[in-house]
Amino acid sequence: MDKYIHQEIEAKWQKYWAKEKINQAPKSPQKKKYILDMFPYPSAAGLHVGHPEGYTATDIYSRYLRLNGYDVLHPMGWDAFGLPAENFAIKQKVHPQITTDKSVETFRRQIQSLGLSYDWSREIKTSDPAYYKWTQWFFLLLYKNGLAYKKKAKVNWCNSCQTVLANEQVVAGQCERCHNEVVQKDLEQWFFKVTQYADRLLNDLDTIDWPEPIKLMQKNWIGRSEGAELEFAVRGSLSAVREPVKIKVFTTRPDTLFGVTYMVLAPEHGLINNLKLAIKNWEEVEQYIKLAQKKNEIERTDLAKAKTGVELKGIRAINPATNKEIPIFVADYVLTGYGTGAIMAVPAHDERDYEFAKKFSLPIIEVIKPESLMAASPIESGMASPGAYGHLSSDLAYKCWVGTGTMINSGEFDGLTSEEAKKKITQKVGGQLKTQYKLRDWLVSRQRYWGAPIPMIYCDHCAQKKPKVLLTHGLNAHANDNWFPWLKEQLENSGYEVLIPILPNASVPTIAEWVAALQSLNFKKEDKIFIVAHSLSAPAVCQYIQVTGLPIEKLILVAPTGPSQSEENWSNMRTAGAEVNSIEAAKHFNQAKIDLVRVKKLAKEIVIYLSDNDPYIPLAVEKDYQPLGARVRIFNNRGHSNRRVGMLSFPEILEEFSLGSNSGLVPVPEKDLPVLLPDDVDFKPTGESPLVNSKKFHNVKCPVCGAPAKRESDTMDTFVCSSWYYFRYTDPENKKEFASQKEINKWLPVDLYVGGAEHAVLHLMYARFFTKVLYDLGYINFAEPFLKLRNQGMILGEDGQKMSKSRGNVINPDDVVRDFGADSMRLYEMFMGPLEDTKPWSTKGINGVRRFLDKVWLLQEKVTSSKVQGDKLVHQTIKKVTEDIENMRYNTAISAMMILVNGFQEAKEVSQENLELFLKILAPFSPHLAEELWQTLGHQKSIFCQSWPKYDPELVKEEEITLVIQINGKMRTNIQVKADISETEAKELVLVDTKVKSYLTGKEIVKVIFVPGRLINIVVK
RNA sequence: GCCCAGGUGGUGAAACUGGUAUACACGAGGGACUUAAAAUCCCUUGCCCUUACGGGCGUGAGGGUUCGAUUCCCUCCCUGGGCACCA
Repeated sequence: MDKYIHQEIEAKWQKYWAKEKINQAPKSPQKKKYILDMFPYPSAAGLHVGHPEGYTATDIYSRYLRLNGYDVLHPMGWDAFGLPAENFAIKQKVHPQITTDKSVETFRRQIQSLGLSYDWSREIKTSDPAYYKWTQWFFLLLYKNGLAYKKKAKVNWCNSCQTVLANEQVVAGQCERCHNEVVQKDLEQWFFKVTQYADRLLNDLDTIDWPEPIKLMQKNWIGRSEGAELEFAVRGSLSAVREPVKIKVFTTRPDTLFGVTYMVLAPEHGLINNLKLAIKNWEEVEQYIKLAQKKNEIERTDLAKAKTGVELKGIRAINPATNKEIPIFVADYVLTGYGTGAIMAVPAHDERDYEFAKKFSLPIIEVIKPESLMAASPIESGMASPGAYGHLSSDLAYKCWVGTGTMINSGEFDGLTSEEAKKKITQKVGGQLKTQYKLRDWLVSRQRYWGAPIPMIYCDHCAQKKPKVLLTHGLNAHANDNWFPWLKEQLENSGYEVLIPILPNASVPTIAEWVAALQSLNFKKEDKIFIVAHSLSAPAVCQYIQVTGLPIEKLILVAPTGPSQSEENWSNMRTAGAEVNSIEAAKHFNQAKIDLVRVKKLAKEIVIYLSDNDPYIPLAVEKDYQPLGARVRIFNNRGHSNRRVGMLSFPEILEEFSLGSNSGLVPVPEKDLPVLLPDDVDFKPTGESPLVNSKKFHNVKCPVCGAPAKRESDTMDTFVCSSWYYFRYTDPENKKEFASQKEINKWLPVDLYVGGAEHAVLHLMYARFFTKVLYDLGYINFAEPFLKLRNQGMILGEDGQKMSKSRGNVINPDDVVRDFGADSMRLYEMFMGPLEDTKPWSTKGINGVRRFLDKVWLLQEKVTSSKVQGDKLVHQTIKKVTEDIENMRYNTAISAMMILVNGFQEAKEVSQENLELFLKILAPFSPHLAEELWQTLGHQKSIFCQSWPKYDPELVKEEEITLVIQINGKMRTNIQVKADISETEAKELVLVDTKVKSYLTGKEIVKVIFVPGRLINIVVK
């Protein structure tokens, strides 16, 4: 027999598996499973021993599933964009693509040397243009659906490095590289609207099988809190201000309103500047604000520092519950980014307010007393004594207390529970119940080279052209009174110029008059024109377009009149109060001759909105407008309304307009994707993205008007690339879509996802966000990407410290594979302990599992064709290993196999049958050795073409058990008995046992407790 | 400060649903083989008392519930992780 030379065996089978393509996912899966690892960032340092831990865990599971007849998709790829490669490029003047590709080669070689069963035909790399084309496509998808927007934002800026820093790169207010002070700078940045999904990202956590701590972290990150929005009137010499001034606050404790003794505005609060003339100590206030803004985030949020602030003298707020005047402060402990940037301060029941009130000697009024008197004891809870309730500003013994209880000092609400009072007090002061989230929108701009370019273009020429929107009303001009003003406001906020003409003789119009009136608006050919034509104005607008030949950007006909209107429709109008001559006029509109084919040519896009319950316009009018080839959308309650029940908003119509349209932002047309990273780039940091330096990249022609324009020079956060990669694996070569619906439906969602807990919020939240967006837009039919998630723990160095070059405790997987073999490495990492635990590496430990594999190797000498004893243990082990794999408790599965092998070793012979059963359960863990021995036993076909063994339930049962005998709960002795022994039989046996007798002499038996199959406990006195 | 996870031999760890605490492995000690070493194999190995038989104590600390607690409850200590003036 040859020696166990792992190098030869492992190379041999890796080659064989690759050649036979046994790991490729089938084209048409019947029973599918998608088993996924978090793809690695291929760093120059090469694979870390932590990587194989998760990879082996999923590999064992994948191989186990395949042996059980599942079709498994188990892919691997590279999260290749990122900062380290770029920083290296700056230092060494080597292009990041070169270093990245080199790292990928190393990673791939190292991963392949571990015998992991990946389907390499589906390998992907995020820095590949064929991949990032679709990352850019996703950006455009979000942009077109109003989920990507640009706005000014504060970023961390290092003046010495001339660049933006990620939050992680700011250490104690300093740049981690040069240790210069980091300042906040306002820059135009792109954001994704994650906040729009806050509630669903929170609620859907209940539907997925993830570790509870991870779910909790996401919950805290989203930070939902229920409360109310309340308004406080401001009083003072407000002659300079026209309208009554109010301060809006968000509070989770409206029940404490009677305890509000002052208010605080954040230094950035807009009201402060507006009230400049009314504030008597303006200089002092201004100085404070300037000081606060000079502080960086770290200083501002340093909890150790004392509270600071300045009162706004000359103005006071009115507590809406008590109608008493209270002072207003500006203080930097109130944040501008959360809630309304202003708070009502309740020093009696909020620790921060309490601290502030103490410092500024403000009154403290207690309004809630704890439910139970026990808790109110001052010693127990630090509470004031019950007798001290009331105005406590002078009571130094009072300690702030946060919690719910019974209302006091709150007028008519006294005696209610604080929970009841929340709603009632909010109602009384006219507040609104509201939900707030801590979650912020995702800032995706990076002023960096090595990332996917953001596919947007800035065109000055387009920016100067404000698109015009013409809103035309129908009969009697109702729309002008109800939903048009709302639409006008919305569109103007988005940069449109909006016109709402009043058309002549609105109650008895003629189409000729209306067309003439529209012509008098003097639109020009070069105008970018949008038209929303409601009801009766639809034919007039069509005729107007036909006659003038104006090109139209978008034509939206809302509930247009048409010849299909029936007598019933007209009589409905009459019932609603329309005059007979008005109806006659309307009928004439339907007889007008319009060349709809010409209108179709002139308008780039045409949409018809109908409602299925419109009393005047039947759905059938759609066919009256058929030549327009319009897109039709059907609603409920969106067609007509009468004077009494006005339709005041029409949110759906906003989807027809893109936001921020006057900024000159032009998305790169899809056909022009990918926007490639340029090669002619100097990486020297200048404060702008290196892409600005590339003339050929930066300067482009506007795809809309052809004028000279500039490309967006920022790239995307790498988390954008990793938010959708699990889709790409299903269809990695697709040139037309990010992945076809057919392939996505074959495999997704992911059944098991394994990776480090460091991605608990960012990656996992963003991936969920992308999936939900795709779901809403109809691309996919599931809303959660990863059904089951498990985290692998960290592997520390042998010294129990985090592995790092500087500590010199790094274990290189290449060395381990060379010295002990991939099978040993895999087995050891699984044997170390539970997958999710943090545990130190031990070279002695890997020696142990190698010894085990050596023993397994030697078993071939003991094989005999005759039946031998030991079947029982084999079947018990199959049961144990099967259950443990299902639960990913690989450490105990391996220990069970060790026990079995120890048993084999003690026996003189091992039957071929039993050895084969064992090899099958060993195979997922140590595939090379199992495969080699399987061949040695005379098999032609791979062990992975076999099926997972079933244990014999009869053989697993024990006939005899050890019955533990306890006296007063202490284990004293035990006896061997048949497994199904009854209580009476057991008692008889136990009470005659000499040892038991010795414990019973002179004692009285109080009772006997019998646990079938386990123990008997005699309680004596 | 708040929220999680965890604390079991010299070490990594095991223990089903409240039922023999320390499986499996490492390390250590002793022995066999060997001229010798390595490798391999066998025995011992939680701590304390005892030559032994046997007994006592033991799952971070203290208390509680229970016939019985590593497991459930309360208080506290320590380690790791997350959040951090979020009203």
